[in-house]
Amino acid sequence: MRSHGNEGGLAHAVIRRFNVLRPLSEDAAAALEQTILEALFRAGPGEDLTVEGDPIDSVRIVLSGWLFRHKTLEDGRRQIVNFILPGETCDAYAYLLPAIDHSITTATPVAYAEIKRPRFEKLIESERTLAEAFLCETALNNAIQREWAINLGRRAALEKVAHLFCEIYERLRPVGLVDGNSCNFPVTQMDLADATGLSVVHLNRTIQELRAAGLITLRERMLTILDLDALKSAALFSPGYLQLYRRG
Amino acid sequence: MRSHGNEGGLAHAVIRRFNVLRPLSEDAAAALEQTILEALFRAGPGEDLTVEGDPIDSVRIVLSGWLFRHKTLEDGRRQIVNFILPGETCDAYAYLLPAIDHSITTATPVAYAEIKRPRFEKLIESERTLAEAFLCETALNNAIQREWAINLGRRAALEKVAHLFCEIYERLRPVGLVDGNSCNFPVTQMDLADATGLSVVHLNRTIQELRAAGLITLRERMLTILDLDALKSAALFSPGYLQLYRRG
DNA sequence: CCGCGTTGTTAACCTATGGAAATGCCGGAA
DNA sequence: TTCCGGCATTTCCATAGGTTAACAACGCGG
Repeated sequence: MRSHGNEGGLAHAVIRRFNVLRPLSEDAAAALEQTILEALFRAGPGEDLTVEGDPIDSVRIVLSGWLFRHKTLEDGRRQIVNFILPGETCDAYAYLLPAIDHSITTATPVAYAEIKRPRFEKLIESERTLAEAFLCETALNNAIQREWAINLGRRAALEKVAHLFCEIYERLRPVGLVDGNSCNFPVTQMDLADATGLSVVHLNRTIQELRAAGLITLRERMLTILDLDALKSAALFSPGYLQLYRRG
Repeated sequence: MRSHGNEGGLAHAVIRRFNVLRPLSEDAAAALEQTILEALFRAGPGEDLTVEGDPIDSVRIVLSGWLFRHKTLEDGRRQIVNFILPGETCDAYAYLLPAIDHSITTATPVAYAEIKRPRFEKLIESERTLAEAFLCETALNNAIQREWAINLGRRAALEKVAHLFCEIYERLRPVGLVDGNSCNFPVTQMDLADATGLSVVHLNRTIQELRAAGLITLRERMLTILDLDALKSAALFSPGYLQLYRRG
């Protein structure tokens, strides 16, 4: 994998992730990297990149930082429906629909590429494996969203939180953002509550419980998993849906 | 819209649905219909069309009948993560991932087209608007799945059930399966409970409540919405995410 | 005709989770 | 240094929804 120094480092997560999902040809990787570097943007924490109802005319790829997708009911109840982690793509092909159904907000400072639709379409037309990679990304997103449905609908509070921790950990791992048994976890308990469908108070109780059980440590925006097997088992976590391992 | 008699009737829902989502050229519609008619299958109620973990090598399009997507935890808790209604597509592009993350089971007798991957790829390569239509379908699926997340995570029981009724009703409407203020609703209360994340008992209580409020009638697998506005308002339902109305 | 399995309904009881509010902690602005 | 706002934590109480169990209605096979 060639390096372009600092800039090359930026596209690192994306390339690495795609290579797990759908191996890229040398040319495809180069074209992708080139396109990304031409379209760099940054945002601070707490910025809305898209708002429910917006029309979409570009594809965003996250190079570093965390974002979340969320929806809000008229009376203010909010659900975080997914996180977007480094290397992941917001909305490939979302420009085909008239308007987006949810908002996307940064949780941390974020670096991202914003590729305008014509540029994006040119890119995937010239490199078929890239088109397939983005399709994989979309299909995978769908699968993750379904797992969230069972998480929200059928798991108990402790299982929900444990499951979220497992999932994030396993999604960060392939892009090299797990260090030993720790990873960044830059979300407030309020966000965590909205992601698991719990109240803040009960979320806090649940985290205490996970701590008391010796499963995790969570402080200063850093998650440490003390016993991954036990955590997975407490979460009824099975990683198949993440499709992290290549066929064959 | 041309008719091919009975067989043309079979593809009717699909064409009609795509025309709302992403208008098809005359040629595209004809090619799609032709492909569908070459690959007809039928299944009885309660059959598993795909099972979690299966590799996928074809695309299925539902011509008539209901199916549902579901996932099950090790201990048997089940979540229905979505329904698949006439005119909708299972798994466009799912063949790009090594294995499917959920099961698909028929709720009623079903007629469907099962298009093998090479045939499907040939089809979408020859007709760009078809490729886009299937992409729309996938993106829309994603949006619906997100709405289910907020439904499961943040709505109260009555709101959940009301919301599900509204959604199904609005999804059936564009394919002509709504008759006045009624539609088929061929699912047991157990299924409904698994779709809303409730227990059967509480789901039953909730339905009684909706009946008592004069909002719906539900018997003999038939749903009648007595006051659509009131139901939508009770559900905090806003239909934007369904993208039922064309741009411009 | 009977018996059985599936589905819907109701009741009684219980617990996981929600809601409101107070407290503490910490870091940043002035 | 002090004040303030965001976040985490805890306590106390309320309740929506889960669990178990029993029963009725219905369809179906024998």
